[in-house]
Amino acid sequence: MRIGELAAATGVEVETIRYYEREKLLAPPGRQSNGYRSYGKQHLERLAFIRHCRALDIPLADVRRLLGFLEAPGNDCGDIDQLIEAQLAKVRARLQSMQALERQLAELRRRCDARHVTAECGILHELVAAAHGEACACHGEPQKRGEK
Amino acid sequence: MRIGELAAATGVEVETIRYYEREKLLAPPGRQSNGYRSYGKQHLERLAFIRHCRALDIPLADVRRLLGFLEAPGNDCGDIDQLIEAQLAKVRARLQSMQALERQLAELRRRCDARHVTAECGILHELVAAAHGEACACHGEPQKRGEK
DNA sequence: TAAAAGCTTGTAGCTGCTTCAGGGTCAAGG
DNA sequence: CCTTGACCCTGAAGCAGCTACAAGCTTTTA
Repeated sequence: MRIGELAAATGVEVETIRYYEREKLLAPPGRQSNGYRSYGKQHLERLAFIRHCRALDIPLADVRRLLGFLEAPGNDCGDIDQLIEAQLAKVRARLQSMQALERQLAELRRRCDARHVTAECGILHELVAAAHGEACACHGEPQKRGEK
Repeated sequence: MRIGELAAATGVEVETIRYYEREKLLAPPGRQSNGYRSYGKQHLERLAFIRHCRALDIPLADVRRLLGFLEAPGNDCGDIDQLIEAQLAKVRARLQSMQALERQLAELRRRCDARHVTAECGILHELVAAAHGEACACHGEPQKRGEK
């Protein structure tokens, strides 16, 4: 299987596959006599696994760890459990702040009722006022995203 | 006001302030005789405005546009309206996929009931199975994030 | 007086890709 | 036989939005 075929089979772009190889997430494939990469079934499965993890928004570093667990059975399962738990917590935290964000934006939009000049735009006024420190859900919370 | 004071006043890191200046989001401040940056009230307000927009996850390019609107009153308010509308749509889309993600992870976690070796880890099994194409909410949807 | 804190500039690093430049390989059509 | 086009190769740079150096100033504090 050449790289383009693997790409078509998994829906992953060719460049991304090469990137994963560089990052040592995907084992280096065999090579044909002309230098083209040659993949087997195990590559396809591994790539699908990686993409599934990525769909769960698991960072590549953690995917690497999971792949390590796959490689070495007999390890403590608690580590995996913890990894997923942490990921869930991260997602939930982001979900929360995104919901707050949605409310904010919806409220902001409500302010604009077809006035015509920006000088009178409720949205802009609101943004300025909020920046001035009036009651506002965004300000005050220490960090919203990239919450470490 | 020196840069450190502005940073303390707004909760924005010093490096970030200098970055905004480089990116022309913040007007170049005056300088003291020793070369230190010297900020006034208008800088503080502008910075607060930027941070407020960022808290709403509005990209810097759009913040730049909003700042332009602030500068030039008399423009059509519809543009602002549209910008916020688009932002709201973006946030809602991400919210949706994040909710799906949360369900997935919660389900995944449920699989792990204190077994001890990774070889028998329900989570890992599940991830592998899902990657194989069994029924799975993550796969099948074209794109989850960076949905263009 | 000396260390610590704060400022300056410029540059590189982070994540997870994506894109580009500059080539080689191969099958089909004229 | 030659060209066109699709595919492949490597290596490097670019994206957002910061963050973190390095190397050298000034100012404040002990």
